[in-house]
Amino acid sequence: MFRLAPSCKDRRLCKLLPLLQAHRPLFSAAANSLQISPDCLENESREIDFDDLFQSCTKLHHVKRLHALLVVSGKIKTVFSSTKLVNFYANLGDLSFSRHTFDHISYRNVYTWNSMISVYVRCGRLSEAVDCFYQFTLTSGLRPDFYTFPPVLKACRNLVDGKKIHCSVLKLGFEWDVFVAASLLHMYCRFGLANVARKLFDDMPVRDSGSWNAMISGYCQSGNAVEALDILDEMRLEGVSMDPITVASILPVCARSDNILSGLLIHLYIVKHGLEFNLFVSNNLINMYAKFGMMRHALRVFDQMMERDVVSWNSIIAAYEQSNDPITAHGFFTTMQQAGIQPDLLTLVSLTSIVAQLNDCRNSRSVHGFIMRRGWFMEDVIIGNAVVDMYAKLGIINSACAVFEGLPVKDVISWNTLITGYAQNGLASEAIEVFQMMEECNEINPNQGTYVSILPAYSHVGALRQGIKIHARVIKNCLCFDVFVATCLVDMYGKCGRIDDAMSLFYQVPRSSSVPWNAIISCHGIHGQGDKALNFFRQMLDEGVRPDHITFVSLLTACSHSGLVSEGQRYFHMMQEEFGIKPHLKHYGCMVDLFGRAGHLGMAHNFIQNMPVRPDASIWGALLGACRIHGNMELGAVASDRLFEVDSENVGYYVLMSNIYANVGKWEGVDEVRSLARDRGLKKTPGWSSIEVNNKVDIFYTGNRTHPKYEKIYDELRNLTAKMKSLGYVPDKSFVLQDVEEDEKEHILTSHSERLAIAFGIISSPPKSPIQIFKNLRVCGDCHNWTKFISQITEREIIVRDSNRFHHFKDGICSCGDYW
DNA sequence: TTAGGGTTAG
Repeated sequence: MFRLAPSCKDRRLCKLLPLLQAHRPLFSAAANSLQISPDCLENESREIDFDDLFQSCTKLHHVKRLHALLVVSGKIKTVFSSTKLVNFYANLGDLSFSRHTFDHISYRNVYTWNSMISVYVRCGRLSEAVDCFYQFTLTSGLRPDFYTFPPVLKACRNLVDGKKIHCSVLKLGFEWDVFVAASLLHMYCRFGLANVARKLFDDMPVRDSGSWNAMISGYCQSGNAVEALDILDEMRLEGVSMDPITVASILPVCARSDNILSGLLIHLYIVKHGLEFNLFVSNNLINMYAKFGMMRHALRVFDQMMERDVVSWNSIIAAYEQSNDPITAHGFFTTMQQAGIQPDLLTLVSLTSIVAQLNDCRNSRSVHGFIMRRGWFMEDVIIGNAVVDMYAKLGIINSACAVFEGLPVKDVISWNTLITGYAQNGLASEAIEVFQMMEECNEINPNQGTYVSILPAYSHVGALRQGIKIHARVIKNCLCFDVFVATCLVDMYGKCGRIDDAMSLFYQVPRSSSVPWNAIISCHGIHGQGDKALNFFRQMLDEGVRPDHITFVSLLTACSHSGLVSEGQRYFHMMQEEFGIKPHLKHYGCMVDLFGRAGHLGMAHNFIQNMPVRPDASIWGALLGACRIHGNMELGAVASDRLFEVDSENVGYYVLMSNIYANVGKWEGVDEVRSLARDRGLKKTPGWSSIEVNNKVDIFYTGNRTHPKYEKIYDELRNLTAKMKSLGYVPDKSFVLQDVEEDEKEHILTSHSERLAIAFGIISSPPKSPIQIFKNLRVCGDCHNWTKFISQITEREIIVRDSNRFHHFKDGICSCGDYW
């Protein structure tokens, strides 16, 4: 039931009373709910203004009631009133009732058809609009007029339709109507035929500002920023001044092409000509300043607006969300609601990202529910993708996958988002599986984003051959010079041990941003080539590239892996003092690792205690790792106590601490930690190593005896061990962390998974060819030493990548100088 | 009575 508070509405509705009286039996319920008092009945005049009546209805069910009354009273017979209803229903959001009304109009004229077409366009149902146009021309026997073409040209989604409709325009002689011509220009620009549009434009006998605007926005929408700015200059040279629509078309071009100067000049023009009070203009200014990162300017425009719509709010929310200020963004969202503005689909797209940035798992469910209740998943794939991304970023990967599976339409971005989600949650094999599914479904063409999402997954598992295949596809698709794809390739070659390939690719890509530099620095860092990493950093500064926070993570990691303690400290200060970068937890973690690895455990602990932010698990984990390397049981216990509180589910920390105890023979400590892990339902991650031979990846678990060639592998191992003992190899049994007899200890060392993989590589590949293996955990000290001997005996280069770094063995030496 | 050219996004 609804109330009609304003008296003018009462008066208008009272005009309906004769009808209500006539059909009281049928419409008494309606009359009651209209709350019309009996007094009104007496004073009713007979004139009824349908237009005013419908205008007074702000709710769909008001219109439906009036419609029913009019039908029954026989007043709705004219085409005019019926067509009006087609528009009213659409404006009130009931497209299906609009179509239903249209279908029941027995006699339709051009106005009826035009209305139905433009209704479809207004509701974004573009293919239906074009279909309706064809139905109109083929079945109605009527001729379209010049009102018909602008909406249908706007609705064309391919050039074939566009050209057909252009033929109709020519046949009927409407090509120089300024409205029709503007639509044609825009259509041709959108489909990349700017030359056709330009020819039409030059031939036009009369042009208005709309014609220029159509060319400018057409260029913008096809991504031709330079042409758009050129034609703007031409327009101004001809003395045509910019109107609000010109400005609203050109500001996004400045934003996208990062043309700050033009943007500022246009803002001056806007102020000078009093255009800043136009809603579209202000909204565009907010968006442009946000893209330039000029948040104070964006905020000033927003604050000075006389009226704001949902786009204004979305723009300011997205501006803060994208400048990584989710708290302010969320504040604007709250204020928007207080101002009574209903959020739309795009507000929720920003909100998903805000929730992810705030790491707010609880609210992620509410946001998801809100979107579901409005049925927005059916409306646009973008919102589904945003929700998948939100869950993936929160680490709730199962929910991300469930939402992905339920999406009514999946585009390439949906797939990319899920692949990235798995890869960033450390689930590289799942990411690869999703990529394979995408390839098998044969409906989606991978794009730049796909390569950027799958390459890190290949890097993670060391799948060099798969990575090379992607490289070939990247070349075929001309994406070699895309800085993000190229950087992923540099990273992939680096992480798969092909540092030379990484280098040669690095020199081919554009290097004006920090992104490729970060990759090449990190690549040398994990290979223990700290000096080279530092050289790249200096070269980067010489070339005028500004480092960012990731550069310093790569640089500090490089220092820590190469024992460059004082250099690391210097860069940590340089980052803050010269580049004004506030250290993140990641940087603090690198510093703890830097001190810890070098054996300065006290300094590392002291550093943690003086940190201005609360240390998380990664910080204590770095300290515990260092305690394991240097056998410091006391400090290890301090670190592990903290870890078992803050990240009690991570089994790796229990294993590290029990290893520290085992290493000094403190077996009761080992038992204590193990039972703690067992009580919490945690299981030790089994160690495994993989090797790619003849395009096939073989995986070996420690002590594995199920491989078809296991007998030959163990024969080879015995053979090799005998040879290396004669060269001076003595097994270091302190790396056996079980409390077993001495004889058993040597056997345990021999069956470590990396040795099985290396032995398999030796018997399966030509003599002296290089071997590369990947291990999921860290390589132990005895295996490290053992592999040095193997590289000498077999004259092979052996590359071992473990969960921490690379070990390059050649001629009995490791390139890391045994510092790891 | 119906029409062009304009903004936000994963």
